[in-house]
Amino acid sequence: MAILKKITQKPTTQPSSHIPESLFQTILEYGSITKVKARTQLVTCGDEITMIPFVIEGRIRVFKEDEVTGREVLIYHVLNRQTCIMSIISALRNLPSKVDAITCIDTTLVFIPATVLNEWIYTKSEWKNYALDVFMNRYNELIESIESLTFDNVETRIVKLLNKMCETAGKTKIQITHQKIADLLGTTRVVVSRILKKIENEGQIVLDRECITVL
Amino acid sequence: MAILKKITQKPTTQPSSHIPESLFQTILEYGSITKVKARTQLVTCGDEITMIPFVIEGRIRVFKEDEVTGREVLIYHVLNRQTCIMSIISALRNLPSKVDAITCIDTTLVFIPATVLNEWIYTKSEWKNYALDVFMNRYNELIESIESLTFDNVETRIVKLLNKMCETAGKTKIQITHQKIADLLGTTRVVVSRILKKIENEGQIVLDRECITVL
DNA sequence: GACGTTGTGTAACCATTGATACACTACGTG
DNA sequence: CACGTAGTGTATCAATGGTTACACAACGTC
Repeated sequence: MAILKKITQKPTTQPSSHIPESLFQTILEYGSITKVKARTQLVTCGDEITMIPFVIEGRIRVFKEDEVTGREVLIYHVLNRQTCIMSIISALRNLPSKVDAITCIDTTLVFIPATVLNEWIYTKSEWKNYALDVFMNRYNELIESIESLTFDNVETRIVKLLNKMCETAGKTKIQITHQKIADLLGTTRVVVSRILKKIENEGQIVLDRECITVL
Repeated sequence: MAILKKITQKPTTQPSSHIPESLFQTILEYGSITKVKARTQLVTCGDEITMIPFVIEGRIRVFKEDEVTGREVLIYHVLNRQTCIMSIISALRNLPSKVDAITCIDTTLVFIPATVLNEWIYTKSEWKNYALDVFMNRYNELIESIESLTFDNVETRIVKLLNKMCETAGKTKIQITHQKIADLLGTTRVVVSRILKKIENEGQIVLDRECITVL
């Protein structure tokens, strides 16, 4: 796999944990399967959370939006067989959501009422272990985000993002717009375009409409 | 309580959870009390974690350091009757520490072997609940940090910090150096001095050696 | 093909932040 | 008091990043 030269260090976080098979079966038995179109807003900051989503197939982007500038920053993605930890926290604590959530692509998911999941987590040992597991993974992810936000400039963060996307996708050609990259990193489209062009001029990537190829 | 005018919004995070009395007693019975001087490095990035600290009285600063520039950024403080979530994660996962930890002041604490705590968490319901509770609080804290790092400029972050410190201390006179503020926020001393002076000129604070008074 | 929409390139400008350098003050210790 | 150290003030310069504005290309739709 091609890795942009600039970044030698490999990310240390393992991929966020999938739900164990037995628990997954419970979910399928209990909840009904829902199909949601791409770009559906599932949660808006301030919402009460009454249902916890489990993704069967698809992708949810959980992010923070700045009211003033409209800029966004990614908190995490919920991928196949994962759940959204912020929903669980909001539900268990009875707090309104602090984040927004939106489907990136067409997504199939199962909703479990928060009250039910709450009971599972506090009475069933394997659910509690699963919750702990998810928390630990997500916490580690956030620590890395904090580190990168504090010490890395935008160029470094873009390069890290591209490398990560290549790794996740298993290929070096990524389909994404500059605006989406800006939304993941908390910056603006112009800044992203400028930096991508610079990296292209250095011969490390090739740019095309909605497409970045890492060399 | 005086609040610097610039920031109208109140922080939304509740203080991180203290350990329940019954669990605290277990700790006191099990572990031996250790006294540690101020500015003792308890954990260095890369360390294996074999003992989990519980603070009886004092304060531990958990932070990330950038190897290149030497700049630091606060992850969280461990206060009275709290424990260090990163230690627990590292221990449960068998991963080396990603962070540094140092005592801010003379601190009394109890160390519990990670293996023991691990067993408690995975076999005893109230320990598991406590762990979940701690995770949720700390996770919410980190989300706020991410938001602030992404959208706030350094001045805003300094003001928020000052307000928070006033609130915690219950007074408007804070004893701290500019370098320490820089270390909490991930920036440098010169930047902090410059911005503090600006806020002083605006008549919102008064500066003195190792002392900031919020008006 | 005309049109609107989306995505990109780029210039110009400015505010913020970081780096370096140096002066000066307060403080503790011998 | 002489000295070293820690804390602060400040100037200067460079790099980075955010804003605005505008041009143009690719794409879909009528």
